[in-house]
Amino acid sequence: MSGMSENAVRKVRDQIEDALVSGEFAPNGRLDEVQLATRFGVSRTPVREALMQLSAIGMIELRPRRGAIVVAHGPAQIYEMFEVMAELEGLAGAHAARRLTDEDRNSISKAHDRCRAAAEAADLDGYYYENEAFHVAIYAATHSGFLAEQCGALHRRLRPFRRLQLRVPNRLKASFEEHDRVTTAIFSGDAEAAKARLRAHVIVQGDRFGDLVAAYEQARLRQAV
Amino acid sequence: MSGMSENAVRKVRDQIEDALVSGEFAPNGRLDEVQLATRFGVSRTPVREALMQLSAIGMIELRPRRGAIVVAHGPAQIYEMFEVMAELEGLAGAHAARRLTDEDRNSISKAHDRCRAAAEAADLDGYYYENEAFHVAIYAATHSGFLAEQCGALHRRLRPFRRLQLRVPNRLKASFEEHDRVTTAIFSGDAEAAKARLRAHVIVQGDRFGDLVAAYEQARLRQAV
DNA sequence: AATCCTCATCTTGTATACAAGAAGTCTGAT
DNA sequence: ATCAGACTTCTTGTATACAAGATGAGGATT
Repeated sequence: MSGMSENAVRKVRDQIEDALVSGEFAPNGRLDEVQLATRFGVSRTPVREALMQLSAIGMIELRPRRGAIVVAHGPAQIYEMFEVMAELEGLAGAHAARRLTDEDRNSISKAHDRCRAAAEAADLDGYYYENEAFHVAIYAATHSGFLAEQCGALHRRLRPFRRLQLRVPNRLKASFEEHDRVTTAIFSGDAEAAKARLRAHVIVQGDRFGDLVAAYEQARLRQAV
Repeated sequence: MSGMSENAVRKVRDQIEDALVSGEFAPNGRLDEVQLATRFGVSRTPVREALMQLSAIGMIELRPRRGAIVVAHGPAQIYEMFEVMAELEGLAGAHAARRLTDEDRNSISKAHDRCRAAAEAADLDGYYYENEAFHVAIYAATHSGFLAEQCGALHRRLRPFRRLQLRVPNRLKASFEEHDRVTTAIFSGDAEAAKARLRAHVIVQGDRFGDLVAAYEQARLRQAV
């Protein structure tokens, strides 16, 4: 059965990614090609392609002749990732504030409203999703295709950890309030303020860092069973 | 002939990359898999893997069922890329200034000296190479594996354009003088200065932008023949 | 004559076969 | 009994075979 529907490799990649995010594939664990192939009902070829894509994203490590292993991110690595993300998001915010069009304002505003609804309903999964849309709307407002692309890639890479962050008590409400300040800054055209607000929103500092590490460890322990 | 030496795909990838950088494969041109396979004396499999890696880096576009085409970067796209690079390099410089160890200082200093030698000898290719080493030394000095990785990836992606930049008259000497200011700032532990110097060094603004666009167009025209 | 449909060919996407390196195991020697 | 070396097996890396979508040409119809 060849050329089944359109892209088997994408499907395999997404499924592996989900398994990684959900923690089914534990850090430092080996990923066997034939095992994955039989599991997803495809041959080794698309599996290998998917693994290479995941390796390019940095979710797994591909050692030559040694196979693929799930990379283990310690607290320091997680902090580093959010630090870089904060820098890029800050740049995106500054650009968005300067280059905002009516459409941009509209889409950001809509996404912000949906975040508000999810936050008030204490809908964790809903907020997780709408939060992504909010940030993507800001990326689009930069009118820099490359910056938007880079931000999107990093955003995606940090997805599993962001999901953890939201589990911290009261983080959801605090996140929305930060969104509000970000939106205000961007809409007022204040590039410097937008940059600062977004950096502060994204970076994981002080208490938030400890909270995230704790949530991460807890998730790992839960998985270890 | 299978499993020849160690990694055929890497060799193929580098060769395709070289052909892209040198302009042999013109923008918007199609890359035929079997053609590349016969040219490099391998099968289609490693060629496909190499193409996917290049697609992940952004050097080519892989349209489903339509093959690979060389992406065409306009002046605006090039500017956007250097803008993002400048932001990340600035962050790297700030970290390097704060976290510099004796080894870091040594490796940066050594790389800087080699840049000086190449600049004084007006050795374009030599400077091109040593310049990379200089920047990589700074990435290492950040002691942030993720930031270093991101900077390295972007640096690599911008390689072809940086090569063009150096062709601009006097750019080599100016570049070295900027390196000198960057080095001073980092060695003095002044994070803010290091960030500013590196941003200024990397970003392509004003005259330099025009120069780069001109060099780029010239290279494209030369290739069109 | 122009346009649309069909068919042939070309190219990509997937599967399978094959070869070589790596890791673990078993045996023999000290 | 322990350690070292060779062998076996397992897994990755590469090649080739096969299938399906896409493109282009040619013919038929309006």
